[in-house]
Amino acid sequence: MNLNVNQKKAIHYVSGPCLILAGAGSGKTQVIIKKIIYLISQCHLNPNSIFAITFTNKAAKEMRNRISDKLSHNITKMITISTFHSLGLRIVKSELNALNICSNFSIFDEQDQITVLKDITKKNDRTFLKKVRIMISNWKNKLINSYNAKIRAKSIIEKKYCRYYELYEIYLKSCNILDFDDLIFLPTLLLKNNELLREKWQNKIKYLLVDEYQDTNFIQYELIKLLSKSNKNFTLVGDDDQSIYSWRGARLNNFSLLKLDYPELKIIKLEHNYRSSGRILKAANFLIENNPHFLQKKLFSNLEYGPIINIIPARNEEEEAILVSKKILNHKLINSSNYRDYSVLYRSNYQVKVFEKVLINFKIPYYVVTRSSFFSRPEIRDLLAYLKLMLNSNDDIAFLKIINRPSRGIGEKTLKKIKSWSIYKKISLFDASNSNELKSFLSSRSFNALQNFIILIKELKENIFIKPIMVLDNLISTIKYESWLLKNLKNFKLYKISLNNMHSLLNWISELIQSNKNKSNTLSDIIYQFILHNELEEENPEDDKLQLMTLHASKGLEFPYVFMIGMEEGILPHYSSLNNIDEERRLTYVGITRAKKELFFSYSKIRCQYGEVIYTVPSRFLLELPKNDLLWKKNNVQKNNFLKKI
DNA sequence: CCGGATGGCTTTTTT
DNA sequence: AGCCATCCGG
Repeated sequence: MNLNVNQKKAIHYVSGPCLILAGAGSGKTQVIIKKIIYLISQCHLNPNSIFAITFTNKAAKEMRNRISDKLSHNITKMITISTFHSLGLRIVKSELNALNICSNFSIFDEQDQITVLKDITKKNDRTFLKKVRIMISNWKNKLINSYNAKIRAKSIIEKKYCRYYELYEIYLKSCNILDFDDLIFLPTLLLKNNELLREKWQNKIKYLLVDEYQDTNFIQYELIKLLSKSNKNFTLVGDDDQSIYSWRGARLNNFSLLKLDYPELKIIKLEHNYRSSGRILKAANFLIENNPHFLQKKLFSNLEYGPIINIIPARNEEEEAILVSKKILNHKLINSSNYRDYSVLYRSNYQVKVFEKVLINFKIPYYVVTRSSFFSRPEIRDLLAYLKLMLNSNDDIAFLKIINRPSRGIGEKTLKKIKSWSIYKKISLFDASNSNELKSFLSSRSFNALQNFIILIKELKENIFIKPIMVLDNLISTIKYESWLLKNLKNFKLYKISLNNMHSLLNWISELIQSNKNKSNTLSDIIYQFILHNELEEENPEDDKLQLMTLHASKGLEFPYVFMIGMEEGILPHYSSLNNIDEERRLTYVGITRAKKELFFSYSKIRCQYGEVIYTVPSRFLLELPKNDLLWKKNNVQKNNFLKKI
C-alpha cells in the first residue's frame, strides 16, 4: 500500500514531540511500524534505544511480527516492544536496590488482592471488596501512596479506606509482593524522585512510541514524560474518538495536557479511512459528531458507498440470535463468503450465551473471544500458586490457596494455629509451618501432614531452576492432582478440559524456555511472563469461524460484515454508564468502524434481566444515525415456534 | 471435612 | 436465571 501525504509526514517527523491523531482504519499500525523502521534505517538509531509501548500483549506481539517481516530477526529482537506493565516490570527488575525489593518478589493479580483485602477489612461482601480494590488502584494510578491519601482524606469514611490502603501496603511489603498497579506505580515514583536513575533511563531511550494514547491514564502519562524528558523525542498515536477505558482511569484530557506540556507539539491527523465503505463511515461520522471534541477530525473514504444498513428487530433475545444467525447463513450463501468474514459484537459478555446456544443449533462454527483468561481457570491458578510459593515462601496467599488443595487433612483449626504462630513470631505461614516449635500445638497427624507439604515444596524448589517442566509433572503426580480433579469435578468433560489446560500450561512453559534459550529462565521469569501474558488461547486464523466478542475486545480489529446486537437503551448505552454517554457513544463508534463492507444492527423488544422480563426501547444511538442510510426491518416472523419460552 | 441446600446478589468493559 | 457465600448435616 502506498503512503498518503500525512502518513509520510507522520513517519518522517522525528525532531520533537509528535502526536498522530489516527482515525479508525487510517493505517495507524502501519505508520508506527514504518516509523520504527525509518528510525533505524534512515536515522541510524540503535534498535536498542527504541521503545514502543502498546496497550495489550497481543498488539505488542503483532507489531513485533510485522516488523520482523521487514527487518532481520536479530534487529527486531533488540527493539523494546511491550506493554506499560511489562516495561514497568523490566524497570523494577533492574532497579531492585533503589526500590528496596528482594528479587524473588511475586505479583498479585486482582483475585489475590481481594483475598488480602478480605483479611484486612474483615468483611466478606464482594462488592465492597471490589470497591476497596478499585479505590486503592485509583490512588496508585494517581501516584498517591497511603500516606498522601490520608492527608487528603476529608471524611471519616475516607480515612477508613485510607487505613485499608495503608494496611494493604504494609501487607504487600511484608510478603515481598507487588500488585499489577505497582508495576507502573513504583517505577514512575522512582524515576520522579531519583534524578540519576531518571537520566539513566532517559539515555537508554532515544525514541519512545506509544500506541493507543487515548487509553493512557494519569500515571502512564507521567511515566511517558519521565522517560522522554531530556530529548522529548516521542510519537504518541491515538484517537480521542476511540477512548473506551475511562473506567480504568484513561483520561481524554491527556490530549489537552500534552499541548500544554509540549507547546512545540506537532499534531498530524490521519483522516483517510481505508477500511469502511462510504455509508458506514458516514454513519460513524454522524454519530460521533454528537460528542464534544478537543481536536477536530473528519474521516473520509474513497471506497464505494455500500449497501444500506439493516436494523433487525426481534421479540426476545433468542429470536434475535436466530434472526441474526439466519441472516448470516443467508448472506454467506449469496455472497459466497466465509464465516470468518462475520463478527457479532455486543456490550456485555453475558449477551453471548443465547447466541452460543442458537449457533450450535444452526451448526454455525464460531469462536468467542473471551475475557475469562486461561490464567483464571482454577487448575491453572492452583499450579501457579505452587510455583509462586516455591519462588517466594512469604507469599501467604499462595500458601493458603494450596495448603489443602488437594485436601491433605489440614483444616480450619490447624490453619488457625499456624496463623497465630506466624503472627506471634512475625514470620510467614510457610516458615511458621516449618518450625518445630509448632509441634506441641498440633495433633501428630496434622503436624505430619504439614511437614510433608513443606518437604514437598522444598524438594520441588531444588530442581525448578533446572527442569521446570519435570518439576511440574512431578508435582502433579506427587499430589495426585489429576485424580483429585476427577473426584471434584465429577463431570468428565470438565475434567478433560482441566487436563487439557494443564497440558497447555506445560506446553506454554516449554515454549517460553525454548524461545528464551539465551536469556535466563528463572522461576520468576516464568511466573511473571505468565501473569502478564495471561492470554493463551490463540485462535487459528485458518479456521473458518464466526467471531463473537465484546465491543471493547473488537478495538483494533476489522471484519467485512459486522453485526452489532442488543442495540437497546440499558444495554448500549448500559444502565451503569448513563452518566458517561459520550463514552458509550464512542463504544458504538468503535463497533461501527470495525465494518468494512456491511453493517447490521439488531435489538430485542423484550429482555430477561435478573430473571425478570423487561420491555426495551431501541438505543438512542440508532436514532443519531443518518435516517436515509438505515432500513428498519419489520418483524414479520409470525406464529413461529421460537417464542415457546415466553 | 465435604457436599448439598439455601438465600442474596448480580451484569460493563480488562492490562 | 445463574453464581457465590454461608450454613448445616453427615
